[in-house]
Amino acid sequence: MSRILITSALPYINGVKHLGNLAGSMLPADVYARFQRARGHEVLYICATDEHGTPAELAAAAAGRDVFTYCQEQHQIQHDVGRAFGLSWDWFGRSSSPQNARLTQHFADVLEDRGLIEERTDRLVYSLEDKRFLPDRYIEGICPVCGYGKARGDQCDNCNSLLDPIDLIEPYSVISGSRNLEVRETRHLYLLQSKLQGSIREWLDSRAAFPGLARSIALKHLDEGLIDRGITRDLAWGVPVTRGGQPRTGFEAKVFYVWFDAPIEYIAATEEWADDTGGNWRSWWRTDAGAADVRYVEFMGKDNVAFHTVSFPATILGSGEPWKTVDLLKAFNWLNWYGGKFSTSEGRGVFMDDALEILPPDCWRWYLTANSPEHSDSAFTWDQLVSAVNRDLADVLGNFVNRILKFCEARFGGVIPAGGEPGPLEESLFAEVSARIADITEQFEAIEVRKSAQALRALWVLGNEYLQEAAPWTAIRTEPDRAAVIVRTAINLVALYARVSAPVIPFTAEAMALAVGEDYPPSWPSADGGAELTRLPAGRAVTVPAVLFRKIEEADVAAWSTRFGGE
RNA sequence: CGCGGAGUGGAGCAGCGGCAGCUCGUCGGGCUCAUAACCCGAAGGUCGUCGGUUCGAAUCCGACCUCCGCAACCA
Repeated sequence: MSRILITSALPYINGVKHLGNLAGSMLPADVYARFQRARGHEVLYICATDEHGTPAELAAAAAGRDVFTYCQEQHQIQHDVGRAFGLSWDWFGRSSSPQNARLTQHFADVLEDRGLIEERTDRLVYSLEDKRFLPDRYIEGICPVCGYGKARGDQCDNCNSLLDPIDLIEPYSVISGSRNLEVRETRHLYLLQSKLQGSIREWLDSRAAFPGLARSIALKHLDEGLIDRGITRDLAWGVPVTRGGQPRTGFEAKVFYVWFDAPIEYIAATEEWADDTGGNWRSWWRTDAGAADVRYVEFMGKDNVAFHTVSFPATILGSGEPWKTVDLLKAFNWLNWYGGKFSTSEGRGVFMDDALEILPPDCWRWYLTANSPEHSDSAFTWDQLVSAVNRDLADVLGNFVNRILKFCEARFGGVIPAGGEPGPLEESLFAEVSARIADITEQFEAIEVRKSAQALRALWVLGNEYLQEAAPWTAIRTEPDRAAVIVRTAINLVALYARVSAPVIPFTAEAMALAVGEDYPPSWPSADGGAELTRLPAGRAVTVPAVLFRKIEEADVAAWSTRFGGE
């Protein structure tokens, strides 16, 4: 048994997340966590809301709330919808926690002690009407390069030039539309990442097992050369800037930049978990306190990779302290919505709360696993969703469970029958099942998301093939013992399906396990098909569960297309 | 030459040096226990284009074309 620490990228506090966020970090992390728990490993799956920054302040104002109350409410909403999706976080924390403030300030102190932080003067755009400095993306104007009228402060969407907001022509505030802007000087702390270039590359070289996407993004930034990065902002909502436990002179109205404190929240959330449960957070994060043998796996969308392969390692390695760093980083591409992107601001796409209104969580979990944007951007379509639910879940898996349990109920009084011995057909099934279990295990272990789903489906199909060939409905008339063997074997298959499917479709797996009198959550099976399919004792009562998966009908798709768009 | 990802039967994908494979869809057959489900079989691809390396290339190299994303101050 080993210890596995799992984190998924922190969802921003601002509103319920869409299916892309779920597919690209929280769901695959959950599947992996459930799999490794079943394998008998000690797993700690940590997530949290990322709560600081300008968007949270503005959203709170728009909602007529103070930012603290707003974040509290939004955190609860995200927590509840995540749980409804079956996300098995051991802790779902908040980056606004006191633990995170303390730890963030600690890292800043240590980094400064080691000469890796210095004060610099920035010239930033201040909006007199909004009474705040404007982040680059909150300033728009005419592009000085191509003349496009709605260039953002950091980049022009028309000509792709990287811009400095000071250079925009006729700039205005995106927040208020005000043109009453001026450039002000303001002091900020900079993390001297340029000094850490060597140690970060050395660290990354020791992580050769990172999948391709994560590695190529990290190497891109290293090859271009790391640049020093401002880690404070002129904002009220965030971790206060301190030095040695006291407010830092000249920084009383400033906070740390969200991207500095957010990754630290992985650690702080573990401390929140420990404070709540009596656990030992240091044993997960400090290599001098037992974390040396922890395997740490991170899940995130591709936009997050640079922060986790460069910025956060700069914080950790720069501290010189014995913190645990990530062993494996699994990155995902985007799930697109009918040609475009899911858009929170434009309300385009399906959001987690909407999703649960129209289908049970397992349907989404299966669809998003089988169609994971794992190796390239992938498109959400209603057609694929229907196919995943109706074909894979309802016809192949659900119908198999239903047909064999109903047969057992009708012909054997709902009791696993005794009698007979496995014959050649069973031996052949055992061998096939052994191979399939081995494959499924291998794919989950390797975090090959799509292949995990394919491997699962291949095992599900075996059940129908077996029944077709064994034909218990014929055997029951002439060879009752033969029918008993077939029914017993097939019901063992149901139990096996519950165990290996649980990481992806936990709710249905539980229904299947209970139907055949098994415990839940299950342990992971051995790769011995013969042993796994002769486990259940004869004489045990089984029940026919309610239909596991209701099929999606054309009228449903029509209604959803109207409601959400697409098609 | 900004950077990265991708171009494989109608759709979605796997394969990444040795007879082109999977799921859906289509067509034909079978079964009748089951959620009008299930099982078997068939048709369908000169693997973006051009050139090169090799006994042999979807797979390696070069050039080009097309699509998607933006990945350090947006979370």
